Amino acid sequence: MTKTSKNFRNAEHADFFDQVYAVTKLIPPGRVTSYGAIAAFLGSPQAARTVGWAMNASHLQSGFIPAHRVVNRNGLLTGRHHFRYPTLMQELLESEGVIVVDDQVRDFNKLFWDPSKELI
DNA sequence: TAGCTGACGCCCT
DNA sequence: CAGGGCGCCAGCT
Repeated sequence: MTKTSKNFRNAEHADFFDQVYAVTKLIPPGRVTSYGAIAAFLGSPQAARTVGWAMNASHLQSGFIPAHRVVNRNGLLTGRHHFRYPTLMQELLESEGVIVVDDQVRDFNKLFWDPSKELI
């Protein structure tokens, strides 16, 4: 009410962050998606950035949020510096069978999991 | 209180 | 083809 429209912040609708976390939890192991894809699924295509911000705070959540399965639209591990240590994101992905070369997910198009298409 | 700044992505020069 | 601007939501100064 000060600036941005926080009007959807009511009991019926969960916070944008909560919705982001809910979707992120649904990403199957060994698959990846993008910040933008999650934002688009939630109806705010331009809020991709905010999804990244949510991931930044994901470790504060009670449950486990597989933030490592969210990369940028080119399959780049842009968020790796925000893990406990920089290579952890890649290690987590590789533990699920995802190959990462030069901070880039191999076969990104094949492994891409689009909530807008998978979550019907 | 107002403004800045992100783990982004699209559009415009 | 590359570089810059802007929207989006939330938190920090």
